Amino acid sequence: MTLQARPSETAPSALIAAMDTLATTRLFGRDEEVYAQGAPVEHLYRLVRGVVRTTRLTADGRRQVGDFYYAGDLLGLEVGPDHQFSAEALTDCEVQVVRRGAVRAFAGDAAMDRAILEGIRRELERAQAHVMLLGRRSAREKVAAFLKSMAEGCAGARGGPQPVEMPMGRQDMADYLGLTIETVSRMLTQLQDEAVVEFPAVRRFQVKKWDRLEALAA
Amino acid sequence: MTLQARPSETAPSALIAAMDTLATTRLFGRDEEVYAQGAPVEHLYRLVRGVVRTTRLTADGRRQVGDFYYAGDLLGLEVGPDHQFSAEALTDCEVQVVRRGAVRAFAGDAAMDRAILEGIRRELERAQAHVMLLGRRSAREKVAAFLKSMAEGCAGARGGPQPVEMPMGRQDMADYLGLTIETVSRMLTQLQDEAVVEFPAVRRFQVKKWDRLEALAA
DNA sequence: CGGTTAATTGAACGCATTCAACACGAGTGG
DNA sequence: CCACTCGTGTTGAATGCGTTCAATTAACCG
Repeated sequence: MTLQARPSETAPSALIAAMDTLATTRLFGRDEEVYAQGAPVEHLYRLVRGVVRTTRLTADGRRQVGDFYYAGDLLGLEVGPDHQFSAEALTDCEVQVVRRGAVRAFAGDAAMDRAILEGIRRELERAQAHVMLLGRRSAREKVAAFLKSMAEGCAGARGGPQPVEMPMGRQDMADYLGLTIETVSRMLTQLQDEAVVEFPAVRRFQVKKWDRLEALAA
Repeated sequence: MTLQARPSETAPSALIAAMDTLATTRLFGRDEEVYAQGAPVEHLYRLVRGVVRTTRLTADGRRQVGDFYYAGDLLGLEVGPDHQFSAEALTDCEVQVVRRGAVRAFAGDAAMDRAILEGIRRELERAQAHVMLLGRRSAREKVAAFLKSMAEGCAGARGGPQPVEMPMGRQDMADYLGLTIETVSRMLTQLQDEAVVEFPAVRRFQVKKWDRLEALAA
């Protein structure tokens, strides 16, 4: 019953070593902000414990969730001089924080570049998968794909009877998938009625028919 | 009346130099494939002339356009071992092609890493913008945002009376925006009826009310 | 227990899609 | 030059999916 969604995506070891030495560990409570949208990009963050979401607010108040981050993930790897997204703790979090310049001086420019490259690479993978998810899928498929990725991330949930924990609420799911909470809720009950998944609690589920789920998530 | 959408996004100079020396130039006709979805990532491409689109086909035949690339852009900067998207020439194209290993040997690993980093960085920017576009926008807003980005890319179309050329057809627009061609068409005529833009030809337009367009693209 | 927030469910609406017909333009051959 | 065709784009009408608004239920916490 771990909250680790992607099993063992460890950052490059040189960077980890540098961060373990240089970084200060900070704790964030639920819904606390790790960094703000629009703030200058100065630090590098590594999530040690807990779950973080990145969100972006448009001028007219609509919210888009960028992604969810789990223990081991690197945060704050954005491209421009300012953060395009803000990062907020979904659960209580433990985060290593370090100035970019510090780790650069410690680990060397080349190692730093390689580490950043690796991190950005993963960001790109996420973003591209997100585009595919948002582009041409029905609400049903979006929700199914979301559940599938949650279940895949949870180590050993594939065949085992252990349930998958969802750290995020319905609103976060909706804002990630580009849907309303009502639609998300309807699709979840629909999938449950068809016995594809089962929810013993609001934020805990178990995949019952993996093949059906995969077919839906396409 | 250039087809260059992003004005002067030149790749890192070290890489350009390497490619000018090492790359072989290839020509692609309209709708020819530069590389295929699923093919191993072996080469690096630089678009010298023309326009390229990247597309991804899902198992059930739905198509998502990843992005459009213009002269000066780097192509084939994908993350995994295989191409997630295929790249096709939208117009007749001139492309520099080089094996990744060759440029690595020529320019050095560090320079290569930095160049790749810069390229992936831009890919990430595009993908993130694409997510925002697909997530929580109406058809009207999507189309407006698309026209806006086209117009911004076309050098000096801002105030000038010169029209913007659109190299892609309606189907490509639709598959980029996650809409149907009919909806795209309807939104275009709608925007034209409101005199926000004007289409003297199917693939040529002029922005008439820039403030209205920007407000819509939000 | 109440009090509060989050999630579900219902009904009506509206936006985008679907299916179909039509218009337009470019290219070709009579 | 016109007729014909084919591909592409536009327009219309009807359907349906997801939203919106509203009410209800469930979960959480004092």
